[in-house]
Amino acid sequence: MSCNQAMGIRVCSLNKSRADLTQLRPHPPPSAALTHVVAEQLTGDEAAAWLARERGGVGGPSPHPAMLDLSWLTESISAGQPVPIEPRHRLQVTTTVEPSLQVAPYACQRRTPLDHPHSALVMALETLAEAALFEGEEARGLAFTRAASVLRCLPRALRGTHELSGLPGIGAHSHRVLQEVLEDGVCVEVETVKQSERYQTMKLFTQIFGVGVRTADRWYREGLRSLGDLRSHGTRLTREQQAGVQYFEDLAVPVGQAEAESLVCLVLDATAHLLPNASVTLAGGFRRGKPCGHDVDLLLSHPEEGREVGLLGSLVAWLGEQDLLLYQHSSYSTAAEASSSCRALDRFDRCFTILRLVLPTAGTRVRAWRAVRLDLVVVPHSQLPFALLGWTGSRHFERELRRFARHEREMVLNSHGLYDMRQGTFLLASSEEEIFQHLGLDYIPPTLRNA
DNA sequence: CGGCTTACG
DNA sequence: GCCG
DNA sequence: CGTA
Repeated sequence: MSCNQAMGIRVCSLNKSRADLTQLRPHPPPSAALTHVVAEQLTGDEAAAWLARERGGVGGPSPHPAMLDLSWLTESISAGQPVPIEPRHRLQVTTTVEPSLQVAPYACQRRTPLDHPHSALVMALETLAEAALFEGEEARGLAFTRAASVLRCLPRALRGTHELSGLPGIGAHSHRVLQEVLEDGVCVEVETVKQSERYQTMKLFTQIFGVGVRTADRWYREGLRSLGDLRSHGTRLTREQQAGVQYFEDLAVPVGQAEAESLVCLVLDATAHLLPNASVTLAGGFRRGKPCGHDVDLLLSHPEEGREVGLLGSLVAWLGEQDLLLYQHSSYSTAAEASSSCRALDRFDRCFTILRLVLPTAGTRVRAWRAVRLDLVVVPHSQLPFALLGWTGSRHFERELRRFARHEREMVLNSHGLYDMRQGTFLLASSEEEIFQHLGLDYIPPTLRNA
């Protein structure tokens, strides 16, 4: 493999000197600006298969590079500059799959918008994913999640089950489910799951803030079935779960964009006094363009590295003094305690809270406020792009990014940085775009990360 | 047949 | 459950 | 164990 860059073009040449195609890995990764692929000892189909793996298929975000044989390169070298591409230079590629149905294997290689034409199919597969997780079968759950995510990125509606062949992540089981939904409108297995007491109860319990699959399962085995059971049977609850049960109805109401904005303003207002020039960035689903969400994620930082330390403690203390803090993890929750010993929170860089959101004053209401979930994350300026990438999601997009980094690039990605295991160094970035470049991925904007 | 994101509270 |  |  060799890559060279000249006059706005970028050429990548492939040969089979190593055993197999999967070993053909550029070092460093190819940039998104790859314009020409020259195959040396490969057939056109082999080169196309490599490109599909590397770049995310023909359905990837950027224009396809030209697929050429060695004659173009030798002629260009003789000429001292790239020669115009003629038909005789092009590789013979027997393309059988229509471009709009070609899908890259990793979700982070794909553009996944919020809206798509397969909501019924996606819902069916995601129900099975959820049900698998409820039974402790995380890997099966992941497989159904991957299958659903593939359908989310298809730009047009499937015309039949024959078009499923070739899509990654969709095997025999998912195929059967999709076939039933396409032909009958429903899938028996999915409907059975949805009807079951087990699924309904696990869904209810795991929706409670502070309750995961393991706790929900334990309660189910103890015979508990409803919120009333939890409230009346004297079930032992953590502080977190007490808050989750107490505010369950409020937290079940989706947070709207206007409410998210008002929380940004609230936090911005507070930080302006606590730490001038601090930044507040809306992340999570709202940054991906979702009209509503179950919580609001905010990143806090400051342009001068180090000035952000202690901000989480003072902000939480301020929220407490304003009597806006209904729950926070740290046990010091009274205003006096928080303001005096906010040192306890200084060691933390994340805080999952429940806030009293004051509602617009429209006439006489029973209450003038509503409980909402707010996640606060304090980030050193140098890590901000990594935190932004990590906290924008979706959850599945994050998993796929990190899996891609490790297995395709020998790098480790988290919300603090990107480690190159080959070089033994941390790669710097001043924007999300630069992180995608480090990973050799086409940039996917936040609104297309709804995998 | 092994692997399935990677942290923090 | 699906992939490599 | 929980959270993202």
